[in-house]
Amino acid sequence: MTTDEILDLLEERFPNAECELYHQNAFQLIVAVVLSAQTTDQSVNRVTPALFERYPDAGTMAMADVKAVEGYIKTIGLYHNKSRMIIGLAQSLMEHFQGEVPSSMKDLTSLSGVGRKTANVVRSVWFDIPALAVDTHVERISKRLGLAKVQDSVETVETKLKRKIKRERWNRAHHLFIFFGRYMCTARNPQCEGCPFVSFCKKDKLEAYRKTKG
DNA sequence: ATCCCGAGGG
DNA sequence: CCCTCTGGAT
Repeated sequence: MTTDEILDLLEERFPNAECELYHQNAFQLIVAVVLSAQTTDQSVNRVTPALFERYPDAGTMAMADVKAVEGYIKTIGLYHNKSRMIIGLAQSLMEHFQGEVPSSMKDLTSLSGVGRKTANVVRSVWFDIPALAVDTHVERISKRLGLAKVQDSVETVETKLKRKIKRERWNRAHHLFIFFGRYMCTARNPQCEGCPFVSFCKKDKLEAYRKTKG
């Protein structure tokens, strides 16, 4: 099956696949993505409305107290690091970018708490720049579908996906893989009945590899 | 017990 | 490469 055929099938099943993180501007999006590390979007969306009401932009967040921010995000895990990260993020936005979220990969990854994955999400979702953010879902789906090898690093997965998927489909592919991974091809109990990819799925191979600790 | 749209540091 | 940070859902 070609990658275009895979994407067409996913498009049929998940026509509404899109960013599910609550946000009303670029600053709120980048903060929400930073907060989403090792946490479900649902958990993030439970805390961000109150957080963004108190700190709606980089200017207010830059002056926030670490403990006060922790109080808003306590329930999403990694809260101490995340609190310091998003305040530092707001401070460097004020210091180097006039409070605006930049769009280049180099500028984005220079920000506190913003790695390659977060930068790719912001470029794709907010700036509509072709990007392929490889998170836990995209990595798992890519390996189960055989688009990457089980031992590949996330960087290698990104490189292979960009080579196999045409550029104009990168942004859709990202969200289609995430929705497929979140609602059907889940990590623990995937719904394999009715899945159009079972005939070539590498799920068992991936699990066997993970048990040998990769 | 394992996973969730990771990043930073060693 | 490795480890740590962390609570909630399943």
